[in-house]
Amino acid sequence: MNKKIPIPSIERLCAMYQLIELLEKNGMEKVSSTELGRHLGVNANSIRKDISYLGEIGNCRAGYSLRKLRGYLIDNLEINRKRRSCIIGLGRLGNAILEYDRLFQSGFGIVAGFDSNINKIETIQTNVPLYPANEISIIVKREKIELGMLAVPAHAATESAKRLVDGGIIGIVNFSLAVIQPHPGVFVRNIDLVGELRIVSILSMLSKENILQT
Amino acid sequence: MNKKIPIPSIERLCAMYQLIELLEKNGMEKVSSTELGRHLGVNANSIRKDISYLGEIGNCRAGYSLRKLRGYLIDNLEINRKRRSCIIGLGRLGNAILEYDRLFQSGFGIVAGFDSNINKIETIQTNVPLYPANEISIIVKREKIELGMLAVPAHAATESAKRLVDGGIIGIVNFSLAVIQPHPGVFVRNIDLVGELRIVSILSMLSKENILQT
DNA sequence: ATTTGTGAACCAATTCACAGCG
DNA sequence: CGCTGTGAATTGGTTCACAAAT
Repeated sequence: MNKKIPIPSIERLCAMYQLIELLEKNGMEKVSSTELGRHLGVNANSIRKDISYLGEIGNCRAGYSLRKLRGYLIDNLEINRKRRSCIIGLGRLGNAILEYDRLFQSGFGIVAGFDSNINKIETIQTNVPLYPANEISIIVKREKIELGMLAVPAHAATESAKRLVDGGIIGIVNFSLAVIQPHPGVFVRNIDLVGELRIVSILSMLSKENILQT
Repeated sequence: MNKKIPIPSIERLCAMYQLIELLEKNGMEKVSSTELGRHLGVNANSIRKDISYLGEIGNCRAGYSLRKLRGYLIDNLEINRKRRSCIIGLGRLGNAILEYDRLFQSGFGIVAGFDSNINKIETIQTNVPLYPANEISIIVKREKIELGMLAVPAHAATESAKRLVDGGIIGIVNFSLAVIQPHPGVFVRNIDLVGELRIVSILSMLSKENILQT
């Protein structure tokens, strides 16, 4: 790895990894930067630049070998590294995530679920062990859980995040409205459906008025 | 509105709107750029720049009036504009979204659900009318639906997106793995939980090796 | 005395354009 | 030739720093 990688490149490389798996499943062996770009909605220059952060791979005549490309992503980014995850909040969203099998297939299997409502812990049918929310720190530590998904109401998010951090988590995907205060060594990604709908809606409005950057 | 607004600014302004509602609910009336920045994990300069795209608002002594600030967001971005939405795919995630009441509170109420499995349409208990997937275009047009949420398996996503576009949708939030091909006037935002976990995981790894940009 | 609003300066990321290689 | 890899140029976004306002 020659240079520091910008975060947008990492995001694109993750999307590319997904795509590579799909193309390989379809029996393809080679792919050009142009093709990758078309699939990902990114221009070919960016694709090549992103890949170049991983070192030289391509065959100048025939494009990239999918197998090699995937190999580079694995070697450089440990992109398929398994990490144990947990879910905090077992409402509708939390339950949907709990049963989301792609997590296991991708190596991010959920090994614990938490909720402050003891009732839920006792009634939900699942193979994943469930615990009360006040045990988050202990269990995260004991079970060597590295990633947490937060699907709790906003008012509970800060406290839950704190417990995850105390337990030594390295990353949080936050579905709640609350903003998780930054903590060194803990990376947070926020997902907010309503926010996304607002953004799309505003982009549409602005594009019509032609006051949109880009 | 004086200038073109960068997309990252729009994203931050949406988060800010969320925060403003919360602060007002807590009885606050004024807020400074520093405070907003601290809550949102953004530096105060960015906050002021973002707000400045909406025109001059602040009182130099006392910061921003929350009421006025919200007003400007509404006037300039129509950030609280109501838009009818629909959900495609009524699996676990689709069902969780179907019952997500914040959508209604935020003005993005779901007015139709779709699934290719007729069984689901007949058995799911909900107030929202459900239709078979092949009626997407017709219903979107008839019900004047502007936003679509895609929660279908990857192999069905392209076809579903096409139907939404045919129906005249203006925005799609895509939870599936498939990449929705861009279409003029249709804005797409992708949400991929596994992708987010991968990103967090890679960021953590790279930060330790110090080969991360920023 | 603070806190905004904003041009200017800086930094990051994307795009260009072309050399190099099979 | 076609396609990659990459410095250079460009664009875009963030941060700085200070004038203006009260």
